Amino acid sequence: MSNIVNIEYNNLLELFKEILRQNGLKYTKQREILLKCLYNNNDHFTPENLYLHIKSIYPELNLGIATVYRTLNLLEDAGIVTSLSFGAQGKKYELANKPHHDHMICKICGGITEFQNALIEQKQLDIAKEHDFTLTGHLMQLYGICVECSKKGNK
Amino acid sequence: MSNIVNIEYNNLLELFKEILRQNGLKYTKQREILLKCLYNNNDHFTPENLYLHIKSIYPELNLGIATVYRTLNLLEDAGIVTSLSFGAQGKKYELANKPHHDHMICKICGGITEFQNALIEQKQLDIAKEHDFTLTGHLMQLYGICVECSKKGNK
DNA sequence: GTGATTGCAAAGAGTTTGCAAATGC
DNA sequence: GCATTTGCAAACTCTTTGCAATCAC
Repeated sequence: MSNIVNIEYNNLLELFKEILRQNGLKYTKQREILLKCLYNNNDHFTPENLYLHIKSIYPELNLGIATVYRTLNLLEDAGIVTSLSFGAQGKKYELANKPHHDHMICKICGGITEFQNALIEQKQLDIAKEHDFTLTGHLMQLYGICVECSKKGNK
Repeated sequence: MSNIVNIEYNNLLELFKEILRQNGLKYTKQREILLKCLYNNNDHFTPENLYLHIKSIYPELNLGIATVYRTLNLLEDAGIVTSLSFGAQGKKYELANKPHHDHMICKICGGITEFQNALIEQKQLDIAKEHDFTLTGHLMQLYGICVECSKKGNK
């Protein structure tokens, strides 16, 4: 457990508290724990995943699923988390301040693999420049079938 | 109205019929009209959009929304249409056989510029291979400010 | 103390499914 | 003729909302 990690978490927490303060909102146990769980589990959560995870670790909190949805929407508006869409199967959330990466999404199990590629990033800049387009962000997702699902057989 | 367009449509229709035949499925009025509407409207449809659109043009068909969902799933499995996800807000569908392209989306005017880049496409294949991921599709969108909006001033 | 937040349950939105009647092959 | 498909309505999944009690400031 490094100090660096804790310093990063404290920065994130301060940012969150500051945003709450500026909007006349309150810092509650539920919001605190939700952010902490997102931070400690470097993963992509569905709202239900997160709800069950927190219920199992903090049963005394008596958390409601509606609070998870409300807090995730709040965090997304604040730019602290980002979401990935899965049609009617909902969304998955992750912290927004992670180093930049893109996603490979398995159509069968819904699993997400992260990747990073400097060449593609560079090429995006080139393309934007060619079109005199001022680039501010991008979204790239690859869809297919992950190793595990491929092994399980071709149905 | 060029013949080329009609030939392309007929090819698509034959492909669809062939897939139906090979799977012991039937070629119905509903399936025919749904494919035709997707083809004639070079656009991204939600299932409901498509349902309302067809109801207004072919009221005598007495189409049910369930048939739209069932047919879109069928067409997606067959690789004839592809979908984009919008969380619990559902999906949008478009024909899969359009020439491949990605999108640059202006945050100010909402304008879309299409582009294509073989190097990025190749790199995506490489990345998938590195992870033993069976690639079936991808989504890439660049966000920023287009030339026109840049010229109009920096707000 | 006052207004924001919570858990709960009910309501909404989007999609799928069971079923009897209709249809394609 | 028989299996597939259809429209309808009900069921299902994911998310949001109304409300009274609770809590942060």
